[in-house]
Amino acid sequence: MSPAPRTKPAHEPATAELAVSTVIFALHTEAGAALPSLWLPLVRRTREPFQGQWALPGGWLPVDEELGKAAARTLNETTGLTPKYLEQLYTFGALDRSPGRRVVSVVYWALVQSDEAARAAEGENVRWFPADDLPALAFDHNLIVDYALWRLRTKLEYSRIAHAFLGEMFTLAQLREVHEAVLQRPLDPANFRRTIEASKTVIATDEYLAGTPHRPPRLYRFDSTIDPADLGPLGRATPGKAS
Amino acid sequence: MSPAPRTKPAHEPATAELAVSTVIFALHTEAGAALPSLWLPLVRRTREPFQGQWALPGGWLPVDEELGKAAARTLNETTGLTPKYLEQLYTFGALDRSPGRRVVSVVYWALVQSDEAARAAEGENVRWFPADDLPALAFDHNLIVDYALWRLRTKLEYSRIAHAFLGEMFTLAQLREVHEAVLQRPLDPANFRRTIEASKTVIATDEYLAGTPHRPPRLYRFDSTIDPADLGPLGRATPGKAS
DNA sequence: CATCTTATGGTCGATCTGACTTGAAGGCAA
DNA sequence: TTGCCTTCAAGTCAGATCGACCATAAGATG
Repeated sequence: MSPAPRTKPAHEPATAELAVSTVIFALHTEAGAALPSLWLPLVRRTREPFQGQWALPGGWLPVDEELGKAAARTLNETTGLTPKYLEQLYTFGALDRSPGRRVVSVVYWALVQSDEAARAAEGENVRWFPADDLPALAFDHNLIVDYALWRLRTKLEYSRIAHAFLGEMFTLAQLREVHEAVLQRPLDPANFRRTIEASKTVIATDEYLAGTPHRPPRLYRFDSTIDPADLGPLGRATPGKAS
Repeated sequence: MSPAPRTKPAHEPATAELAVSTVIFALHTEAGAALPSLWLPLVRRTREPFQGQWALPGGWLPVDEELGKAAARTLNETTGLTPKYLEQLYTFGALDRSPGRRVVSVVYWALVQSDEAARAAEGENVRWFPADDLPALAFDHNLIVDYALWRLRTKLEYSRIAHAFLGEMFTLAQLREVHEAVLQRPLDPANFRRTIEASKTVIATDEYLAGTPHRPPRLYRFDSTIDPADLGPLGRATPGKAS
């Protein structure tokens, strides 16, 4: 599902080939836009099949590398990013998803902090796209992104993953903005505050954000004793978990 | 992750090997037990590693077979079962999960109807176990079952998968019994009725179950226009979906 | 027919949610 | 300096939801 196959078999391989890819989300405020929205980095394919088209970052799975590690490594090699959150999404293995060969892709999804995403290199072969308005991608990657988007939006409501878009300290307005951007609808500030406080996932500090043209908002931090992901039995010491 | 590797490499393979396994759940009422509980069929390994230990049904992935099809086929070959529900669970790929080689397993989970499970063959090398009280299994299969159990219990609350344990027509008491068995706690009959009716997932027929020693309960059927799984974009025409 | 059991429908109060109001606390402009 | 503007933060209120519980219905059984 990516740039370079380890070997180039002249004949049909006797077994499926295993690749790892990652859907990476970051929030980005477009110039002129009021709200931030979800963007993701794609890499341009430099060889057949789908040469020249955009695709998810990824690569073949080395025999001696964990799945999550391979996802983190390949996405870092191509985009320079280091995600704050990384979770397995789904494994895609349809027979016809790669012309002429059988490739099974274990796909991860990742969230990166906004400022980290801003630092990320854009180049000839790496570019950010708005998640809701993508071109036709290589392979079945449009479907994969759709599914990742759906998972992100669904999971945001019952877990703490919004954390991954923010830094160490943040205001409730910033946290609300993350939710609004992902869910694509405005949330009542007062009700949002009440909900978050009831969830006990954030801790109020006694610091305030200064320099605003209005009343300074209190800064919060996340309660790090709470598992952000809600993976059940996989949440603890486990395989498949990113480094 | 299963009986027979296609080839027996004398040296370390150049790439990870791909297997498919399935966690199969059925409800079974133990003799003397009041409530039914979750059981699952395991197969005894007939060769190393873990020879003699119990493991999930599965097998190597053929190059020319869809993931879900391979799961359905291998579980049918070993247990004779045909599940009513089959969904991808997770892909396990830790380096040390199979001694001496790298195996990545795409694991599915399945639900079978109670009467189908009753017909299923038990034999020397296939036996049913209570899901909450398993022996030490081969590989990382205990972890896999734990995760599948967690997913089943979590998903039951927001989807319609309880359907898969029942036949075409059923009473609300039978549906409630499924929920009670999976969640392992009693549910108030009146409140359960109210919740189910509000969800609009079942359709009342004008037939009643006769022969009970009390007031005959009305029979219901599921609204087949509703997707039972809630898979988002993967819910429609998709890869990875079972046959 | 009296009694037993589950089915089915309804009440009551606690809790949750969304819409909205009110006062607080800064910066900013006249 | 003094209002005014904005957002912060706390509170109110009505409708929806949910669990605990009560009451009646409708069959079987002896």
